[in-house]
Amino acid sequence: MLAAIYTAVGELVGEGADKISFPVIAERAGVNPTTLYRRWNDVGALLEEVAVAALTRDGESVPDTGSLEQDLTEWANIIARDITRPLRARYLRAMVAARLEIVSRCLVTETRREQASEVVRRARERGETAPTVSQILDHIIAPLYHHVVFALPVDPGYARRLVRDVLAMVH
Amino acid sequence: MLAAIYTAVGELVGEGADKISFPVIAERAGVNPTTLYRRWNDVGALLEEVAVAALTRDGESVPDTGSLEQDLTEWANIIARDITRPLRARYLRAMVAARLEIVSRCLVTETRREQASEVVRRARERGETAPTVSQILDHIIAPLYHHVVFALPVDPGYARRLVRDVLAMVH
DNA sequence: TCCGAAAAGCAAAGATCTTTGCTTTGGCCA
DNA sequence: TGGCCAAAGCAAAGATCTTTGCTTTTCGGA
Repeated sequence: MLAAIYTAVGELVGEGADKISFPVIAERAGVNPTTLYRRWNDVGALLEEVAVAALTRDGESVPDTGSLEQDLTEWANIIARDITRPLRARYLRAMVAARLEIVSRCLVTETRREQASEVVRRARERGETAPTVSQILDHIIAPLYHHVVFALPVDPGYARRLVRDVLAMVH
Repeated sequence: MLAAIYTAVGELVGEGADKISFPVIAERAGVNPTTLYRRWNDVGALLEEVAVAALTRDGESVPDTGSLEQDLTEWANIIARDITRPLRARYLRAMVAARLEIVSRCLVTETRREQASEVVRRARERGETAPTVSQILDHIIAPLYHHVVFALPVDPGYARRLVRDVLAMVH
């Protein structure tokens, strides 16, 4: 039931469908439109719910190469490859489009924060000087997401450049 | 005619209207819905057009205080204050929501790039070591826009912190 | 097993959107 | 002035969405 709905939304977003409405989703999911109208206030709410579910699936493991620079670079590249995929990019845009007011929690950011903490923690244990978690979020994660959301091109060297900039801050 | 339409869209976006459709815009603007259907493919296209017009109105002058750090800080604060206004934030989100594929040009970014160039140019003329324009875009502008688009809180010290981080890169 | 509440389906009515052909208006230039 | 053309208006038909009351199903707990 719920799974069918999520799948339907995922397919529609993936196809870049121009009109994603409750009736359309319901038909694809094989459920009654009324069900959707009753459970979600509007399509945006459902969209965000599915987007968050898709974007926070933590199948990603944080690299552990023994070097902070390499960990960050690989991690940033994994993220870049992930969120530049058309489906993910559309999810991100659909998600922010549904934002109406300042949010107190952002699951995506929280996930990244935990991952960054892990990288930093390991680096410090090795005795490396590392940037703060906030610096990583502001200067690696934020620019990456910014580029994706604004549909600006993200070339392969971009993530590496961001990492080098951040490391330059603490040297 | 066009002005009335733009104004209507601006008002609706400003009010956070939940449903912004051609008929609704037309009524507010005092024009016939058919006119809108004929001129724009969909509401998103019109929305983006108005958003870009609103977001690139260059009424902003770039600070010239004689110090790079101060120029950057004031400039970043001006931007932060500007784009965190609810209307502007909604415009930004509406704009990115309308993005369907990688764009070759982004007026907002181009405007910021020019402003950053101006600040950097003046700093270098004074003999100060300055970050690159790209560094400023990636590490000051991008995080600010990222926060606004994702509806994350932007506190007053945030812009200042970003500036300090960027300056730390080149010292 | 039976009951009851919550969730899902159904159907119909009403609202809203979207398209279309045709008419009207408003400049622009010969 | 008159005619032309693009743009805007109008109205009607059809599609799509949204709401609502009611029925049916589902799924525990008694």
